[in-house]
Amino acid sequence: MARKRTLDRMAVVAAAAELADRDGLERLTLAQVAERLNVRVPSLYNHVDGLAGLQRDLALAGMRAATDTLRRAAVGLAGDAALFAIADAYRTFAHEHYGLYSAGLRAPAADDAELQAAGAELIEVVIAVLQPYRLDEIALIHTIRGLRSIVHGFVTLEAQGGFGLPVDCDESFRRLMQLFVGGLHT
Amino acid sequence: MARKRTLDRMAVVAAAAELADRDGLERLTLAQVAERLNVRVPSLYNHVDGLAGLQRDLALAGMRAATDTLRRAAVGLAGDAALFAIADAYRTFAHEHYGLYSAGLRAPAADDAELQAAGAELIEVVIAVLQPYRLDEIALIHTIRGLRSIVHGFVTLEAQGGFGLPVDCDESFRRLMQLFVGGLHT
DNA sequence: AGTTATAAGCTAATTCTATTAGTTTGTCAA
DNA sequence: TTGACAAACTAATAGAATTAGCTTATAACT
Repeated sequence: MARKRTLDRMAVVAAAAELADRDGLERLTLAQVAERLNVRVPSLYNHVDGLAGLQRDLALAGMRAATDTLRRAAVGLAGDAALFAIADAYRTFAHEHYGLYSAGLRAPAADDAELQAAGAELIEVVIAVLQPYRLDEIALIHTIRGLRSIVHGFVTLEAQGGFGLPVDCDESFRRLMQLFVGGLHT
Repeated sequence: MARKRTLDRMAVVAAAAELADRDGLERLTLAQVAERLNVRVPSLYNHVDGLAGLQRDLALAGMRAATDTLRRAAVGLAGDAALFAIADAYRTFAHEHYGLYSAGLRAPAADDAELQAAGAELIEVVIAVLQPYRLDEIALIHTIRGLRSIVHGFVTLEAQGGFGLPVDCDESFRRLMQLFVGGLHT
């Protein structure tokens, strides 16, 4: 058996991300990751702190990828257009990387500064997009909570097959966002 | 070793529901359920079809309990008041029975008529409450999707500690629902 | 270049989980 | 009272995570 050094943390996380996106985060096992990397399960522990640690690393990767996606989507746009753009980008990201997306949802541990910072950075993007609406500090928080609820709720229900009827989901999402943005102007 | 007959399906599901509410659905194990019922794990199989079957039964129980809660909340109310009432009731239910609530989320299997019927019944309540708004068939579907997204998104983010800042969550929810209902009138 | 310390990957063993097979025995109905 | 059924059991299997400890490739330092 060859014992060449082939792994590093990034390779492990990348393999796990693929599997989680394909089969769902809850189905992710170290055994699968190891098999995909042609390695024995205990070898993973040299790069990742067990299954829980791997999930945390996935969460970080997910947060950062989502943040990057949102930033790119908002570039060059402002106001309602920017808001619609980041909402669409978020939804698309969740569809294409549902495993990473799911990993990013669990609240970070209180002592996990890195993960908390990544979360804060994502919120920063939203705050920037909401700038033109000139909300006071409290209203801003309520608004962000509302926006997150809408987008997260829609995306997860959609991904779990909650919208069974043959009616266009894109249209549903557009109307919901329209409603939200409309309310923002009053 | 006493071998009295003590179990039935309801007892197993009830014990599982308590554990899932307390520790989270993903932490639920047959071992825990068996221990709580003073029984060996394989005995559970006489009443429940393994872990997957138990989760399905939990989903059914969760759906029915949620439906019941919403019906009670809407009784005697109409229009906006009824809409706010069922939204609040749904949120409260999710807080108090997060395990059951989580179980009810996964889309039912295509051949599981009982579970699908329970889901349809829940939707029926929402449809009834939306009656006064006189939406056409398509608009009704978009509206239900929006409402579910809002409430589900808010509730899950809240339950997972996604709203860290010290700002009143009740107020956030009220504003969001206000925005939704406002949009419904235009 | 040769040597050595480190760490990567391995095997082996433990524990916890779900699941199935097959046995025993309490319970209910004839 | 008895006999069939079903409930609860024991035992065994399989797959997952994790830890301990061994071997050896690799890279750093003479």
